[in-house]
Amino acid sequence: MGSERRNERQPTINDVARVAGVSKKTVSRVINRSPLLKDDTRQKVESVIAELGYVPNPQARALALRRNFLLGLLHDNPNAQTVLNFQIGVLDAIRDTNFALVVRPVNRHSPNMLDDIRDFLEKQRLYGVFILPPISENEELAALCRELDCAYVRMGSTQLDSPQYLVESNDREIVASAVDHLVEMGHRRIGVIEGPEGFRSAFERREGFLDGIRRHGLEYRAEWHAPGQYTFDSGIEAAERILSLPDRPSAIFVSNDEMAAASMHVARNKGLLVPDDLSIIGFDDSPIASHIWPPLTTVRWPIREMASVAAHKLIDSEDADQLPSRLPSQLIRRSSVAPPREK
Amino acid sequence: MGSERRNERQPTINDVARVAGVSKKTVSRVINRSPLLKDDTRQKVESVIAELGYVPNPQARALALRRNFLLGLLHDNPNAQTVLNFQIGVLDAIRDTNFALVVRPVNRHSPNMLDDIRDFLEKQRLYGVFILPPISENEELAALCRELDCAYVRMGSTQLDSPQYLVESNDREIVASAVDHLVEMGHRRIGVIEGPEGFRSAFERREGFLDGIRRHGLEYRAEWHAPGQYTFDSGIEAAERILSLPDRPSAIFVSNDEMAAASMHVARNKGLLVPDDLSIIGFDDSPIASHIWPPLTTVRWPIREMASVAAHKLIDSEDADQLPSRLPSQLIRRSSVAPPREK
DNA sequence: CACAACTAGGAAACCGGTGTCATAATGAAG
DNA sequence: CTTCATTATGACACCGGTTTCCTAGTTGTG
Repeated sequence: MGSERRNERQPTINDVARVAGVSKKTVSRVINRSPLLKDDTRQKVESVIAELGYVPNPQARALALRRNFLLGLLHDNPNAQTVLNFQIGVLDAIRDTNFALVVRPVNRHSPNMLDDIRDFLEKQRLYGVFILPPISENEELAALCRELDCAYVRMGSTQLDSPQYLVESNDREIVASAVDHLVEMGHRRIGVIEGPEGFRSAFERREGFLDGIRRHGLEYRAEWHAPGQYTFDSGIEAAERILSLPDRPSAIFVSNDEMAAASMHVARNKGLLVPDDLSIIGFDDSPIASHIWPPLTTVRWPIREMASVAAHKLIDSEDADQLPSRLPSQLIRRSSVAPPREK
Repeated sequence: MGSERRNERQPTINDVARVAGVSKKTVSRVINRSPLLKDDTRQKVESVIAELGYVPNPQARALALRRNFLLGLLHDNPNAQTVLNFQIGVLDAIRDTNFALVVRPVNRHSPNMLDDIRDFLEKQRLYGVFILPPISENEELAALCRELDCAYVRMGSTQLDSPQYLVESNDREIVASAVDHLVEMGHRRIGVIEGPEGFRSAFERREGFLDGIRRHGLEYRAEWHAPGQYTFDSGIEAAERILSLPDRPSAIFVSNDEMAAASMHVARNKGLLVPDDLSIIGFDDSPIASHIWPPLTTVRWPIREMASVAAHKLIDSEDADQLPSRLPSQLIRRSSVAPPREK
């Protein structure tokens, strides 16, 4: 509740039509930029619109056009910064349109998730939805969108769908080039902390790591691989395992920043200096990456750009296939990588 | 785009009415739980609704009722986790309603912010908006909402508005009790890193700190106060200043977690052990608080509960004044506080 | 000048619900 | 069996736009 409801109601299209001395259809044509209007008619109507402060009622338009101007964001994302950046990216794309962004956090562990989403989509009749990882990997969800005739774009996971329904990044290549970076710095003994089984992103990152290892002919050592769950605690455990090895690696690639921060902590506890004794590369460029010491070298998804592209795919669906579907990530070089210390 | 548009259109209220052999008004009564219906009529209509899978069109309802079912979230918040938790809290409150949450990140440093918001509110005709700090302190914005006849609730800053338009926490008391906690642990020499001038939250936290100092008769030392900007870097600077003092405090209260993390880093660089040589209490319980070592004792806003209450204030505005406007924060005790080491 | 061909603009129906008010059905009282 | 009050239901206008289709006006052509 902001205030008492105003007495003077908002002007409607009829008011504009009456004042301008035209029919409401003509006003509608002005609003929708119909090319069939004479210039002086258009200008007359436009000046009346400005004078009355008329704003078209989106509900009425939505009703008449049989579609509304709402884009939905479905996510169950552990990384708040990513979600928020995504929202900002979408907003950049829709700022001067009539679209608005509706958010719907969901819980992928709930058995009702699909029913919840079905209910949401049926009620809101969204123009389209964005689906963020990890639920973007859920095929039932994509099928639900198709069934309910709701446009969708899935984010982040490779080759999940045809390009018009997908915006992804190049996880695999960028991780391989992160390995390149370590090799250029002189590292030959490189370990990895992986993401959880069953996550496409974890799979891509591991494959990228292996690509990097292979193309430099580096030694593959099973004990330098540790599984993680993308959580700080699991990172502690994984790093403990790798760094306790008598013959530990001089650098590790860690599949997300939280686990990288955990690794840094473990290293310090073991008296290892980062980056001198251990170089670390993370993934995500989450805020923690720049709030630990030394600041973490990491991979940044172009999440805002991806969001904007995804928004255009939903809105301008005719040229959806001409928009890029894959946007390159970037290696952010900070201070957690250095040449290995002579042994 | 998700799929080809389906040929069979969604059933409308007319379809339901025809199949059930009643008027559409009767169907409308069923949907709106009118008490004037005979039970068998209601059941007949309900079974037809279920059979056809009918879902009322929210745009049509919005048009007829002259209000839509969209709540807006206006924010320019540096803390992604807070914003996301707020979204989740709102969702908890609106899950079984027809409401949806529309987000609108804004930029408080942009000269166009108010115009942007005006445009947004006029276009979307929201049922109401949530305004998060720090822009909740902007009086022009509140005035704009009133002018546009848009319900609003301002979050977080004390006594900004009358209770029906406000949900806040007890920053001042909780900070004072954080000082209590330090005193109970044996600290008598306590410093503070403050938030930026002009932020109501920074003011409240400082006052709470001073309350705590005063009620225990502790020494007030100007050099143990350092200003910060709520950023990691400003925290580094402030902590450097305080911890370089020959006669430094044994504990500090830091007005947010980012600066607390920075302080921890500075302490370590100076060879100070946390918590043995220096106890630290932060504020926000942002993710970083549990991702640094030692985990940070900090203050947690009940942000999800606040969001739910705020949502109810917007939706059930008749009982808005019976809802609480102030929800208590909580001191989360982790490992960054210990008794001071004997000197 | 007569007759297309094309253009600009309007009338009325429609999108899918809800509000108002009239009326039919029901039940109680006389 | 009326009569009246009460309840349950329906007819119709309306919310504020868009679409369809039609008409009047304008221009070009032989």
